[in-house]
Amino acid sequence: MARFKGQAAYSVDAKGRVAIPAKMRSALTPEAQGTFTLTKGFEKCIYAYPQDGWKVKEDEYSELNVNNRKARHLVRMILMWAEEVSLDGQGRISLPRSLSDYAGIGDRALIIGAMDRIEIWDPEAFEDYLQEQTTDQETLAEEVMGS
Amino acid sequence: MARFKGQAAYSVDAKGRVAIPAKMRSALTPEAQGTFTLTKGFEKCIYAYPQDGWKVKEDEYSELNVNNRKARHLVRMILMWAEEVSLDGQGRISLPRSLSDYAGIGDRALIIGAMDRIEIWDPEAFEDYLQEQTTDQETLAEEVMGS
DNA sequence: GGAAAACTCCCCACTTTTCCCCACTTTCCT
DNA sequence: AGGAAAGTGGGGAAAAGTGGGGAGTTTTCC
Repeated sequence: MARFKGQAAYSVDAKGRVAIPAKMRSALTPEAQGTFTLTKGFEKCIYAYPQDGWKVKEDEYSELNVNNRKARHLVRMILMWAEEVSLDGQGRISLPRSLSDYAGIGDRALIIGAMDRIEIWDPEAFEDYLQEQTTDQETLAEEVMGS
Repeated sequence: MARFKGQAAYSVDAKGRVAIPAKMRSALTPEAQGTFTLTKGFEKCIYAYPQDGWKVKEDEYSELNVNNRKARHLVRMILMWAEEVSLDGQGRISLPRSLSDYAGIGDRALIIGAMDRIEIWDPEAFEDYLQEQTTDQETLAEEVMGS
């Protein structure tokens, strides 16, 4: 499965298209077939899962019981924002309006590699996000990983 | 089996027809033969199962114990609203009056992909539904899917 | 029983959106 | 410095969405 890292800012053209950095494109496995599933991020950004990685998530959701009210709601909330997009001949994807609105993306986008997914941020929204984070990296690492 | 995702609003014409999004149409397996079974949703919406998926549901219901009063009632309630519809040449289905009345659908419909089924909502009814949901997505995910 | 109304299922026609392709500019690498 | 790869922009064909006409069937109601 692909692992993404790095970050770069790209322009979003009038048609809502953004280039995916060449480095990340080459990290894609053939199984992903140049296709991503975009969803709302937990933060104010768009998550882009390569097709093969998304498949795994989807399998988890498909096993939830439809007869459970909360499970139905969860599946609805997640899947309704999910949208499949493919790379065009120039290595770009086009961002659905609903998602770019949610993430507040205008004519620039910050693309961040985050392990099994790529995150697409509005540059200012990402700045704001950073400001909100008070804990320094060292402390964070200890809290999360130091047992 | 087809897996549906995404969401889009479509108009319902004077004849009660709605387009099924092209993305969802292409997710249909050949076995579904462009046919859906519509039923009352558990929420105030219409559920549309592709023919092959509906078959599975039907099998589940048929295995319920006929000697159980509640089971008999459940099956009755579900089947009495079930209606089979097919895509026309333009990729639309027509909504039976009884079901669109139940869902409160007027001249616009919100189509949501929810795994093995498609949901058809009145846009305002869906807004209301969202208002009623209090739990945020992260909490919900934890409750439903475990740690 | 028969006419009128309603509904279904074909069409066809028009508008809008999407996506595919080509071309130009910029950056990177040797 | 020069060539290749990466990034950016736009035009045009094809597909998707929308609306309506009209034949054939069913339902309704007098």
